[in-house]
Amino acid sequence: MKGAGPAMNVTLKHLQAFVAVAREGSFTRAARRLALSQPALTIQINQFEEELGVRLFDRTTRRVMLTDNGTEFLPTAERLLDDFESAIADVREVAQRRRGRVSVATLPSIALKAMPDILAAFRDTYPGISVHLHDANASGVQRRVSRKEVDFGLASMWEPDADLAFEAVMRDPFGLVCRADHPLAEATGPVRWRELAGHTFLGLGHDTGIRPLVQSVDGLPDNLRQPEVEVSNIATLEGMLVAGLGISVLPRLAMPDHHPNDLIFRPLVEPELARDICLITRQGRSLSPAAESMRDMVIARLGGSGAP
DNA sequence: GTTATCGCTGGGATGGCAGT
DNA sequence: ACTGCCATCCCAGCGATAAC
Repeated sequence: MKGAGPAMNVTLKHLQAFVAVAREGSFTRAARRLALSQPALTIQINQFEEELGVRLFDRTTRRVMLTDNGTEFLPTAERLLDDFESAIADVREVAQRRRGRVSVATLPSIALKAMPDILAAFRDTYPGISVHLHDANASGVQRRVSRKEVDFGLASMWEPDADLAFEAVMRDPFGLVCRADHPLAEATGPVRWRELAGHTFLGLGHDTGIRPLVQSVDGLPDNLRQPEVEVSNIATLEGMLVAGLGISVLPRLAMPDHHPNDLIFRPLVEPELARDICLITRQGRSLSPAAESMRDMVIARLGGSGAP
C-alpha cells in the first residue's frame, strides 16, 4: 500500500507532534516534551505534512514558525486532542465506578422493603452513579430485562427464558395473612395449609407470579384452588384484608407492613413454600461496571437474609 | 524508534576604519 | 585618544539526514 496515493494514515502521534511543535516553537524542545528524539519528531512532522499535502511549519536552522495553513489547523488539532483525551478520561471514570448509570427493575415489594437500604448504601459508596428503579410485576421485570430497558431485574421467575440468566439471591417464604381479629390469628407461629380450608380466601390473579406458586402446593384446599374473590394487585388485596373480607397467602416481602396492628403473618408449613427472588440478567451479556457494582451490593445485602 | 553526524545560521567577539 | 560603525570570524544550537 505504499507509494502514490494515500500510503499512510494520519495517527494520533502526528497530531500530538504537530501540537507540541506549535506550542514549543522548537523541534528539540517539543521532542523532549514528548520523550522522543528530535529526528523522530522531524520524521513525524514530515510524514504529517506529506499526508496532508500542506506545509505546516516554515523552519530555518534558527527558527520554527507556523505557516498560514498550520495556524489555521492548530485550533482544530488541539480540539481533536482534547476530545480524545477527555473521551479516554470518561471511559476510565466509568470503569472506576466514579460515574455511570444503572437501572434496575424489581417487584414492588422488593422496591419497597429492600431497595431503600440498598440504594442508601450504594449512594454512599458510589456517589457519582445514578440509579433508576422501575417497579413491575414478575412478567414485567422479565420483559424489561429482555428488552434491555434495564441492566438487570430482581424478581421471582415468571417463566423460563433461554435468553435470560436467573440467579437466586434470596428465598421469600409464603405465609398466611389475615386481620388480627380473625380466628386464624389466635395462634401464633407456623400454620398448616389445610387449616386454611373453609375460610373466605382472597386470591391474586393469574398475571402475578404468586398465583401459580400457590396453585402448585400439594393438597391445596379447594377454597384456595378456586378463590371466591380474585384481585390483580396487592394494594387492592391489602384493602380487602384490612376490611376483614377474608384471608390470603403472600410471600413475606409482599406482606403489607404499614398496618402493623391490623394484619398478621404466619408462615405456612406442610409443605413450606417460598419463592426464589432471582437476579435476572441477559444471558451471556456482561454488565456495565456501574451495574456490576449494584449487582454486588444487592447480593451482599439480600444474600443470606432469607436463605434457609 | 535510536545515535552519529551533517550543513546552516544567529549572534557574540573581534578588529579595522573613519570621524571627532 | 576616543567613539561609533561595520565587516568578519567563530561556534553553539538548530533541523535534516544517514545508518543502524
